[in-house]
Amino acid sequence: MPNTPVPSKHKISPKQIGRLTLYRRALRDLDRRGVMHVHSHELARSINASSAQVRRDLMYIEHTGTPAHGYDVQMLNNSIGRFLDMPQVEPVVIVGMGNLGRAILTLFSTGQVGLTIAAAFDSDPQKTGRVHNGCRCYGMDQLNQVVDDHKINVGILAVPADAAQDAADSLVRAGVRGLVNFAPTRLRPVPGVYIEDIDLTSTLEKVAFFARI
Amino acid sequence: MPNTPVPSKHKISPKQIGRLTLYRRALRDLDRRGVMHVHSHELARSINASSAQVRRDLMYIEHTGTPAHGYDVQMLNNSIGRFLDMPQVEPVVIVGMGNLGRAILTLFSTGQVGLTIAAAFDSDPQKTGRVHNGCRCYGMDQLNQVVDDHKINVGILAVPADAAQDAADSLVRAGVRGLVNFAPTRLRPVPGVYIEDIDLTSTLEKVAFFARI
DNA sequence: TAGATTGTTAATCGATTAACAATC
DNA sequence: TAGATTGTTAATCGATTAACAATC
Repeated sequence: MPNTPVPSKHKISPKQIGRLTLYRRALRDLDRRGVMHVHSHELARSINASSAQVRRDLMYIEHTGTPAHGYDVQMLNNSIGRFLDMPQVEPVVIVGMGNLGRAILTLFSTGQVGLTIAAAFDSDPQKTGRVHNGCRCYGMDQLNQVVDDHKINVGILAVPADAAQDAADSLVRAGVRGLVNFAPTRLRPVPGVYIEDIDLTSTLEKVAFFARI
Repeated sequence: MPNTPVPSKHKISPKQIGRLTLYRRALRDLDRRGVMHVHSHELARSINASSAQVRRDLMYIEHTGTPAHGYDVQMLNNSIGRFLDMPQVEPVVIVGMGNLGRAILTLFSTGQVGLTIAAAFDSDPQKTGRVHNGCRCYGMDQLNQVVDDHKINVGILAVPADAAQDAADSLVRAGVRGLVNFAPTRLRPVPGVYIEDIDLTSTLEKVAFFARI
């Protein structure tokens, strides 16, 4: 195909990474159904994107298809995996064993997520020591130890809003470099730590607004 | 202040609405602490935005401050409320009473969310008929009736991925105009229906990626 | 006043889409 | 070949930030 002037290593955006995870999900589904090849516009439709965007995203991870058959489903799945994943399954920790924390644990135990929860933490002594869904719940004083032992990069915060910043600070101090925050509060940004907020309250209010106009 | 040439009614973006919900949260906190006035840069810092953006957002909802005191906390809170909220508390429904659905119900029952869950639905007859956190669980066959009776605009999907599209279709057919989808699948877009995906799997994979680079 | 802040536009930045030669 | 698809850039679109007169 046409000329390739400069490799152009732009910084990749969270949106683009998000799309890659969605492509992969669609690819797994196609693979399960025995489909061998897929075109950019089919992948695009499955995640509500444009075909040009799919081609651009795949170009970025340097996966190529052919004008004849489009993309090989299994090969593309592997390409995305090589780009996104750690060589091994990545262990994460969760802080907060309330209703939400336990619900998230259940999602993991059903195997829908490509990561595994190595340990849970809670400040409530009533909750520590027990095992939920095969996951032991520790006290916050054991955080450093566990994060170190399991080489944890990612922490999930499922604590109340007023406890979120402290919990986040503890995780970052222990060495965690990425956070998923379910508490309805914005965490102080820390250089080198990637934070993603899942804010149910805000999202619902947003949806309610657009449902009305 | 300077001239005002055209009112310029751009279409408002989801991001902007999202920020308004966050400003409001910060304002409530300031009000609780007895703070009367706030400057754009303080509001900005509390939600990790820029002060110019705050001023722009507030300009958009036609709330004005003064160079002397910035913005009046209570008045701004009211302005945002007038812009975002229905006159009454808005009732929503939730479909899926698994672990996640029940966890979400609990969040509402603790009063953190400015909306109220009018009813829950599940296709499993084991779950219907019961009351969880003060919320009755109906069978899917009662969806139309309940949505009609309570004039429901918004539905929350907390069902497995393979049931999400059907549940969404049912909600839309019943008259719902906004959806919050927790299932790890992208729903087919429907004109006039606003859909927001809360995709834990995708988010976690994204965070894991950025935690590593 | 001097210094800080607001309302508002222009400039900038980044992401998406349109377009098209190369390819099968 | 003719028609469809890919890889790739240019054009477009939209959102954010910089800048500054007006104001207190």
